[in-house]
Amino acid sequence: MSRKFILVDGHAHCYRSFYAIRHLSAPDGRPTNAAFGFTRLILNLLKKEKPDYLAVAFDTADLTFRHEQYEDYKAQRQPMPDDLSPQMPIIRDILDAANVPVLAVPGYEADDVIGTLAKQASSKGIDVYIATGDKDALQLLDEHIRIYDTQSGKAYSADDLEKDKGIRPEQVPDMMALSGDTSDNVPGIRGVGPKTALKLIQEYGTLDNVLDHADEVSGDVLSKRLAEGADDARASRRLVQLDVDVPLELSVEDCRRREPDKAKLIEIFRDLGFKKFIVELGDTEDLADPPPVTTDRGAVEYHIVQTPEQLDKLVGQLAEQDWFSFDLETTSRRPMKAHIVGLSFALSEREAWYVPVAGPLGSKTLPVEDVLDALRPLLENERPNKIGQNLKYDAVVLCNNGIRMRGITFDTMVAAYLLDPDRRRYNLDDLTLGYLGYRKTPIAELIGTGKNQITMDRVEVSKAADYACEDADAVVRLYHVLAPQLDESGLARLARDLEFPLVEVLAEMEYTGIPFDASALADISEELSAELEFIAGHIYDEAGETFNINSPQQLSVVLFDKLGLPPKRKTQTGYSTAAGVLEELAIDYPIAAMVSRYRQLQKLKNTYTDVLPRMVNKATGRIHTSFNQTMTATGRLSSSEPNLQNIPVRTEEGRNVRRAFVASSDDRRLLAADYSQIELRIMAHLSDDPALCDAFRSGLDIHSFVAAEINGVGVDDVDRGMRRRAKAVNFGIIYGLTPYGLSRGIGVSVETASDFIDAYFKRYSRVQEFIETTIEFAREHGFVTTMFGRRRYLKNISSENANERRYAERMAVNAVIQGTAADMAKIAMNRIYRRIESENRPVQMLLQIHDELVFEVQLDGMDAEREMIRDEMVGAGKLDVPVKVNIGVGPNWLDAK
DNA sequence: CGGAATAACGTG
DNA sequence: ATGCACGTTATTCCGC
Repeated sequence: MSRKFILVDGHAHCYRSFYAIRHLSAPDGRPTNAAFGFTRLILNLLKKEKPDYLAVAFDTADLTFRHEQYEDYKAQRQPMPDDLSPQMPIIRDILDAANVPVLAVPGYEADDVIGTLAKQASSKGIDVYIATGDKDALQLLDEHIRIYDTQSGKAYSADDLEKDKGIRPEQVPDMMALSGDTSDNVPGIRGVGPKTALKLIQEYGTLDNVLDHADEVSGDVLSKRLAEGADDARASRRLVQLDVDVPLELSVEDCRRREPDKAKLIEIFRDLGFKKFIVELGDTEDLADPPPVTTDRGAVEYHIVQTPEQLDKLVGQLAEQDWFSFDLETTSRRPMKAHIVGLSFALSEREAWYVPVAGPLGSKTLPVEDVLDALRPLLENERPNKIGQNLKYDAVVLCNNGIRMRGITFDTMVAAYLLDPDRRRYNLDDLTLGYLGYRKTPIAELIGTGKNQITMDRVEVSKAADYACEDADAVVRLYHVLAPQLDESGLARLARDLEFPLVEVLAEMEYTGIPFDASALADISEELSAELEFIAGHIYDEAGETFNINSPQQLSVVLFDKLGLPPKRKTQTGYSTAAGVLEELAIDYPIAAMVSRYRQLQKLKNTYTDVLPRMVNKATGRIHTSFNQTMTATGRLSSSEPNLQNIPVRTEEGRNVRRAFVASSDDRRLLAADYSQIELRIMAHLSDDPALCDAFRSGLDIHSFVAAEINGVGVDDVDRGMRRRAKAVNFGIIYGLTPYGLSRGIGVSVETASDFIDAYFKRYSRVQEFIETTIEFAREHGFVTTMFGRRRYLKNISSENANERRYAERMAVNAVIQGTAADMAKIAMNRIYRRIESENRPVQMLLQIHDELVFEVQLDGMDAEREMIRDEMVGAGKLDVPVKVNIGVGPNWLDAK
């Protein structure tokens, strides 16, 4: 049985953790992200790899023998970040408590120490795994020593090096001496990079041999450089050569694994707030105290309404109110399938009523028809106003029961979303806990969980009543807390005029659904199956085996390990097989193109042609998606079950799926209306950039226009490439692009991309000012707002961590533009909905896809509807540039575009 | 067996 | 490290 020794480069991993993990702090405020990441690394290594030996090596602050040789060695190194240095002693303490030996030898670097210990262990037949980010360590590889990648858990051996690069470990310093190492400021030979260096070493074997034969190498320029740089290279060789003879105070045996001092570790972890690790150590009782919440809801008065007299009395009382809170208990969380079990109401805190209409056999309940008829006027009239939690759900259920709810004036879910749209959960239990500090009865207590779960109609009426009343009560209490907060945050108007009215609109759209002709997809599905089988066969032939093409893991093994294709990018678990990678590989390897094609078809079939027909509601013959109003950080809607906001359109084959979305009869049509370049127009408006505004006012194609201006040519002289690049810049600005990102997007060098961005900002300087002003605002206030007052908080906008901070800056700019566009689309929906309603127009709004609205319209009188829709969309926001709306009409969604 | 994490990919 | 915002799919892994 072989023994395993893991050697960790401490500094490399501290830095990696520091930059990879967002800012974390201990209860006392000390930064802890690097300590957290490093601890996780060590715990993972112990748990997953179970090494027999473990040690961590650190650099020391002293200068090393390399600095004596070369004064510029690591000269460009920045001092350790302010938030990182105080974490280093913490990490030492943790390692100490974990009984992991730490090595640091003055005058030597961590890699020298690691090399020395690795070679000692290797000579004793111990398998050594070195966890480091440094390329230098490749020279240490031998039959027992491997480089360990902590991300993937993979070990890299001397054989792998031979296979990858065609060189042996001892040639690594020679190669690096030629190419230099920018990160350590090792000069190498000017003009010789990693590729050339590798080629030379492959051909001549050693550095000395390369330099001796400098005159023979192909290319006069290279020859000359080698001759002139020979001394530099020899000096560099000494810098990159690791010293494996470092005098150490610890022997290999001293690194043998010992049990950690759990008590000490727990104490440190508790100080740092690392609860997760305390749990991992198996001492769960040491967890932090439960949060200071109560299950005490105070003295409440909850009534059950079970007789016609009681119902009459309740209805009379409700009718006198300005508002009441309202909640349905049902049999399903899907409103189109739900049956009503009971209704609850509250007028004030602590008092509520429950009207059961279904329950276990023998329950005393009023007939649902009678109850709904009695309540109908209250629910269908604007007054009294209705407040509730996720009233869209209740409204859809009521639609299914022939009641169209009006007068929704406050929704606690939507209110909480507006106050902090970055949260993901806005369910009543969490809101009650968060805003009221009070823990409601969990629904599981009534209906259970998992396969023992029952529906609400099987819960004893008295229990259901208590639960339902508590819900209605909680809504009132939340309303009293949330409404003032909306006022204080300047969100009240957005809530009242835009979001709350939208609840009814979305409910109506979900209830209406969209007619779907499944037969239009049946043939496509069959064809896809056949072609998939055909392509899979070819892929298996090429691979020499069958495997699961859908598994990126298996695919990666076949492509990169077995067939030896050159990997381009890495993921956390292996080599990336993403579309971009396959596209690059497809030029030289047909199998990559086949996999791409396979993926494309598989996606089409699995996500659309096979699934959508199953989503058709049996009762209505239509697809009823959910439009979620509280899911996105920017204010957009999202769509799910199924998502109708990502139906294919960019490829010919995919587009055909849209043929299945149809009008319900021959005398009706689908009408698709979409805002043209709305985000760019909003950016022009908000920045008030004269050139960009003029561009839109000219009515010309915006991308061509921008291409002409930044290239200094006439619009007629813009070629396809120029337009394509301008388009990428236009979109990139909205996303907060970087030169690197743009260069990847349009396939030019980083320098060229940078030039494009400079040219853009030079021509449209107010756009740059707008971006800067937006970021400054965010830094000052901690949030940004859209034109209509919607907020997004950016907690990292002043982060010390540059990665986090820049990401927050991009989000800030994008949130203003994307959010304003979302506001406009929602305003348009409200306006159109009210006109359809008040003017009884023969139109139904069916879908919203961010900047596009889809309607079903009566063929007769189509032009009037078209005009109305256009007017209301254009009038949704007053911009200093024209707002353009494109409208198409057809028997199905494809033809309507 | 079910939930969580990942990688991939469809849309604006 | 590296252009914004989403939801769904299949796979894989972990814990029950």
